Amino acid sequence: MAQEDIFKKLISHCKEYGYVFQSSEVYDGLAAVYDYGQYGVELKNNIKKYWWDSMVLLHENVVGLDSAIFMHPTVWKASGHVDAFSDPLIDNKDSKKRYRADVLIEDQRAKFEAKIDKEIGKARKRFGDSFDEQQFRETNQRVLANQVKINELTERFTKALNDDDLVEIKQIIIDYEISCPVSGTRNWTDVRQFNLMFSTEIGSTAEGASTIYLRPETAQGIFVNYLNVQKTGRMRLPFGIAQTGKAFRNEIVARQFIFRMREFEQMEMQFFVRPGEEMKWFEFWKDLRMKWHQSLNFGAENYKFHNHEKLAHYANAATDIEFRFPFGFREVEGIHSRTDFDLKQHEKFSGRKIQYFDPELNESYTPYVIETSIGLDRMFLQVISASFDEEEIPKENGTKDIRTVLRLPAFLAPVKMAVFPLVKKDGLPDIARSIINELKFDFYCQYDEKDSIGKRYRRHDAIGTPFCVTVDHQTTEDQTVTIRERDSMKQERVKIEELRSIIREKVNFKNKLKDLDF
RNA sequence: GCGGGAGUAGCUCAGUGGUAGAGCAUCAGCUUCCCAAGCUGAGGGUCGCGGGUUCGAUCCCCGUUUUCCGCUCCA
Repeated sequence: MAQEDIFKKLISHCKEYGYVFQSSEVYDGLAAVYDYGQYGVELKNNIKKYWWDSMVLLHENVVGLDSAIFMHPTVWKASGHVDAFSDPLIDNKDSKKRYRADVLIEDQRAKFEAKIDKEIGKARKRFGDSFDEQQFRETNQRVLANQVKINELTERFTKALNDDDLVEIKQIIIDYEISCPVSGTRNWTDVRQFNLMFSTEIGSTAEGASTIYLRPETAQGIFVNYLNVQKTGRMRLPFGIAQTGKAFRNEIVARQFIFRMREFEQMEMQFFVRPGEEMKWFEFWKDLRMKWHQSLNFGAENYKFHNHEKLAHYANAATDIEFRFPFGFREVEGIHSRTDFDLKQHEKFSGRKIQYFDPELNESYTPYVIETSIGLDRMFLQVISASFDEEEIPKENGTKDIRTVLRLPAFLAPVKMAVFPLVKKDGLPDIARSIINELKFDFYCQYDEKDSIGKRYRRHDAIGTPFCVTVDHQTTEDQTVTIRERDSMKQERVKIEELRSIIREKVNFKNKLKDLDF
């Protein structure tokens, strides 16, 4: 089956079985926003817990944090998001290329300057040593004409930028006959401002209000709390701060189901290290994070590192862990060496000293930072797309049967155990209910007595329940039940009193990570 | 944002210029069954939304929105 078809089936399956719904669907939906349904929220929470426990519980030098989504506006000036996230963009309709409108205009200005330089170059050749560039610039007609154009252009452009006048910016592009470098045409769309940050107002009255942003990343909440955590937690380098939380980006093109959403959840850890040791720790986390992904047993061949050739301004090393989604290898997690850029910026903008006193070296310095940043929603998509399977089962009459099954790792599955009475009489439902009442404090259990037993198994296959327990007539005699494993469909007869320990053992993630020397 | 495909019941889809159908799913009852699709019955859709053409539009036209793919973009 084509990958595209698999993806479509997966999306349908997510909706049909209560994993993911489109946001505000009754109102036709809201683009690139999704809601997690009754099973989706369980899976998502389980993934989050798996990450949290792997980072915080298993590393004594990593602690948690939950910073607010609202932050002081200066945070985003310091981080560079305010400047870097708001470019006026324009498209050429013929070449379909997108440009920053300000860059197009700057290029045009550079062309005028190049013309002047050409004139000056020619004149210098002509006049030799006696050439006076200053005088030439002031008197030559062609140079002056171009200089006027430059001045006019600069003036208009500056004014338009200051006024946020996008219509004027487009008019400048039209007036100066700026054409697309690729198609050569001047068939432009309107200029649009794309600020990737959502903004809103804080304060009860309009006058006293000030613009604040919904955070476009969670990392800054950690950086501005670095000193608080380091001092109150008596943390010594190297140490990390982990946090999960929502982030918001007004993406121009947000697509591919929950892969790129406007509201999404990140799971991040910022690891503070001594300057000069960052590469060692970069390698350490790179390795460990890959192990974590592979602990899910989705196949090592479905993961790869993608090293960044072009680094962001704050980074001196960066790699992505990519997973093979139905639409190809895509980033799930980024491991970045962010240097001391962020802490230094906050030091600069806040005027506060944000450093670490190293008792071993007996000196203060700004720590370097290794970041591991993973998209929870992408992780969700990874888990569910790797688990989705349509298995062919040969039937006794020779035909084939399709079994739709989510092969979720047991410790991530929403429902851990379903309990069925084989028939709904002879007291079997009561026994099934009592088993659930006993175990519902330990894990999510569900009861089902509707339809044939086979149908009930299949229903739970479709939502990924790893274990189905069936109460039959033998149960009334010897207190045993059958436990049926989702993937193998094999059944085993066990004592009711053993159920808790059997399932507990199988839904514990400890065994996954112990083998990995995590 | 550009180009292309799609939008009819919870899901997958059929259908016609005269106000809608199937399979699965759901619910109730029968059946009492260890791997879906046995029997009987029921509920559920202003055919994505708005406008136009028409006596009449789910169907034709225009717009819009959502979604998938490609390009583009992506701290």
